Amino acid sequence: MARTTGSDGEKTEAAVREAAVSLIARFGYEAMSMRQLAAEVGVQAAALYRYFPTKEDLLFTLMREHMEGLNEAWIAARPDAADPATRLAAYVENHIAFHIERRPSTHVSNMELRSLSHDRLTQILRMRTAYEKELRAILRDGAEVGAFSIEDIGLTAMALIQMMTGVIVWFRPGERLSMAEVTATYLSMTMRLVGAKIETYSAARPFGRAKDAVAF
Amino acid sequence: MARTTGSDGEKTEAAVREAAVSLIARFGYEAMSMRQLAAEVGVQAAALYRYFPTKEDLLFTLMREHMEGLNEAWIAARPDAADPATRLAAYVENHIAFHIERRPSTHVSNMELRSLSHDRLTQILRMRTAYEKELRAILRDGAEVGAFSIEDIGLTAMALIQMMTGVIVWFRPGERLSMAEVTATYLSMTMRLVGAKIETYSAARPFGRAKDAVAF
DNA sequence: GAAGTAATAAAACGAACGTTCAATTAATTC
DNA sequence: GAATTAATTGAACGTTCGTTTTATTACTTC
Repeated sequence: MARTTGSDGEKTEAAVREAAVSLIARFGYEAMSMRQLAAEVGVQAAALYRYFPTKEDLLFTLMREHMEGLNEAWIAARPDAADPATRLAAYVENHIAFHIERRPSTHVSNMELRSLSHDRLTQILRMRTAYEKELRAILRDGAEVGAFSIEDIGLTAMALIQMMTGVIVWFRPGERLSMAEVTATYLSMTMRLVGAKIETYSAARPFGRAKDAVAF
Repeated sequence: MARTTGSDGEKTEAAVREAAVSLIARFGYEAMSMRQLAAEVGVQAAALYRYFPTKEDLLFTLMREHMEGLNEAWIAARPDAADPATRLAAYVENHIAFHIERRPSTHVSNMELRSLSHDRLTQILRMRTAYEKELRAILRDGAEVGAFSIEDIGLTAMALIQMMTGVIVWFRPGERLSMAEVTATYLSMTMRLVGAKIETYSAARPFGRAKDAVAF
């Protein structure tokens, strides 16, 4: 046997990426074998090496594209001229939406960092730092103009990101809460956490508030 | 060769546990080989099987003991008759202290769940749920008596736990912030997050407040 | 000091791993 | 329709994996 009828390099590569994200998210990078991945795609293991020279190259590609997507999504959503509270609300909304939409990919990028070589780990961490820096800038601006009340910028930024990213651990679409409700509640918690003074960000929010919501 | 001079089963087993926690936290369960673990202990791989029948048994033992320790630490620290804010403060302090003290062990318990069999995963998740239930009870009590202002008990509990556990990702003893400062800031963020009305919990706090702290 | 037990080493097992190579067929180009 | 390129298979390579077996030595008991 050899080339199969209807085979297409682009489609196969896309199928490999998709299957790899799913398998690594479920079983872990080390636990996923190239043969298992190939079987999921419907191909022999050797065929994978036409698209990715090594297993680690595959992992790195998935992670890099995830981080690029996150940064690009934020740049597209970022309201540059707005007040700190509005910018913070946009950051929270973008972060939660992106992570819920790409849960498997987020799992891969958060859990498999230790399987990267030193150089590639550095590259991914640089992209992550750039993204977090955007949040710190918002918090700093807000603290300076008195819109927020924050003890420690860096610590608050980390706490917020951990809190928001944690959504993917328990959130399942179609369960008790909708994504809009979850986002509204996280927005409310975020604003209280940073000691936001007034609800100046409300106008920018595309989501309705949960039924039992209270003012923060 | 065979039994070595000075060999002691109890000491070897303890050394195996300690080395396993360290190696799994650093490289991951799948990436750690039994030979690598044995070398770290200074023993041949076959010797490990005197203490743990399989690799997965070893992982499960580490996780179970970690979760038992977490629940026991909370039971010992829990102030039963206090008001919700004081109880919440105790929960936060215990959680952060425990996780900073046992960072490698926490990494293992949080990251390697997918390597457990279904039954054992269920056992560990049951213990985790019991621990989280304690937090939800505090939040519910506080909301009922009006000490807290919370939109969604379950969601707030998850957000708080994710936020607090995230400490182990970036905190390093001896760096910019001391553990007492970090704990004080997290306490402050927690109280604002749950909309605590007054600082009734202050008396129970063993830590000084950070220099640039502001009232929540 | 002999007998019994505890703790290990050394070697081997089959299976699975990531990866490579040569052969083969499908699609495209001229 | 011949030549070329794209896509894949099937088989194999050497290595490493978790685990088992057997033998050997250290310690304990009497």
